[in-house]
Amino acid sequence: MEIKILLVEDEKKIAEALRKGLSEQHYAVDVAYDGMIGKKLFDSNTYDLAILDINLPLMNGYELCRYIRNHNEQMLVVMLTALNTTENKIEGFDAGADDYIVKPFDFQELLVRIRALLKRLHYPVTTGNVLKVGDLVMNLDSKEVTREGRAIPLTAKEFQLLEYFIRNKNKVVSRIDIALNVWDIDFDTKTNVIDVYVNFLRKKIEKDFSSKLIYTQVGMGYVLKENS
Amino acid sequence: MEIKILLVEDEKKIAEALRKGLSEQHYAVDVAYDGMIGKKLFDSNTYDLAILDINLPLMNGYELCRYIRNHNEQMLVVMLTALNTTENKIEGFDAGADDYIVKPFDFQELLVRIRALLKRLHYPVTTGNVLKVGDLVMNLDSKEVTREGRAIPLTAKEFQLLEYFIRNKNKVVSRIDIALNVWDIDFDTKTNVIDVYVNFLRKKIEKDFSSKLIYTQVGMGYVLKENS
DNA sequence: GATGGGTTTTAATGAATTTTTAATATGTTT
DNA sequence: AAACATATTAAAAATTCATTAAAACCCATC
Repeated sequence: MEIKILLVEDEKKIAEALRKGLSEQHYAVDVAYDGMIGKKLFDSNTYDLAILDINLPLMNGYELCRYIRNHNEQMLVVMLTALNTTENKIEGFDAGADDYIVKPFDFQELLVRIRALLKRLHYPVTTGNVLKVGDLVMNLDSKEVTREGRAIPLTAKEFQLLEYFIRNKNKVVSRIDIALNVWDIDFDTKTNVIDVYVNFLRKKIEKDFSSKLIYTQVGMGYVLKENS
Repeated sequence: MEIKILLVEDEKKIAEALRKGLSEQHYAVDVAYDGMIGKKLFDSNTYDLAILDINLPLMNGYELCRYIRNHNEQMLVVMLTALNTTENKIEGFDAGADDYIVKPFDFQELLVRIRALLKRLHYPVTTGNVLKVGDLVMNLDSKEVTREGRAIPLTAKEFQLLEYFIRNKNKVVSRIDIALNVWDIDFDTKTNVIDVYVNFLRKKIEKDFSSKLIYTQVGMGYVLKENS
């Protein structure tokens, strides 16, 4: 996947040096020499990241940054400027910038900062504690479960049971284990809740998917595992 | 819960100043004075972000950063150091850091850089003393709440409850969590104040607006989030 | 110290959802 | 095939939730 960068810088020498350096890193770079052209390019293309000088003709970097941010929350913005006061930096971040680099800077530093930002952009935004088994993802904070990226709504008990299975993946858990840990009851042979709930879970997390997850070990219990 | 920060800094004066400043911004801060304690705290807690000095006793900041990154790719890491060469910065980013700030630095700059990073993880954005979730804006100083720019008057308890929801955006909070953190009571099953107040809030912040904010997870609690 | 307006809490209702039971069907082991 | 274990289904029971109204509380003002 090609990463597209919009570079807006009016000092042609710097612009050209950056364009060359970034191209060598296999980024696809479009260059604008003033803010209005930068805005036009932004309007008519899809970029992953923008590098903006602040002192630009026609439309300054702060304004352009704000414009970009208002139209695209995802896109990364790096401010690149000689203005080195805390006020300037705060104004830059307030305008929605993701990083602020002061000239003169080392090109290598720009590169690693860009990489650090892109890394975050490509990580899916799963805040918090997640448990994973293959393509099954359980978010313990939002209580959301997905498989192959598709959301699977679970009730409280279903969620608890699946969590117990995941935490004991590849281990056969008996009905007594499950009763004790998920239902907080001494196993009472008269009930078959556990069987029923395993059935509920299977319908939700296996039925419309290609592979099995919960296997029955007759006489022993159940085990959740990835393959065969 | 709130946003949790792990601060590892051996110069006690700096550490204390940072801890104080960050706490005032409603971040929950744990402080370690050497790398090994930092590692132990990381192992036994869940943090959203780490601020690491590089020259640390027992285990330096690069090593700790690498350790954190190997065990948690989500967590944000900010390096904070007097080492101001490009080589140092590159080493920091290579170790998995998300930002690298050179001492002496302005505390305000650290704050805006932290905010810029948290924004990417879809945490509620705090600009100064303002919390934002989508078009909902809560000013902690003036105690004013607006949605789509329209003012929404809230009572003290309603405000506290909404603040708790916003600080726990995308996280399902149980009634026990809410009781403990907003009402300061051990949850007493006989009361349904929380349900009533959720109802109050919904009437004020959702009724006349296009999208829902507070969702019920039956048997688990409530969650405030932007979409579906 | 009483009064009154707003805030907070309790209590009660019905509706919605989840959990459990129970009965029947299917499968497994000896 | 018999005996036992598990799967499936539907309906009953239990729980949880939304909503409303009224009671209790708080606090500023008279």
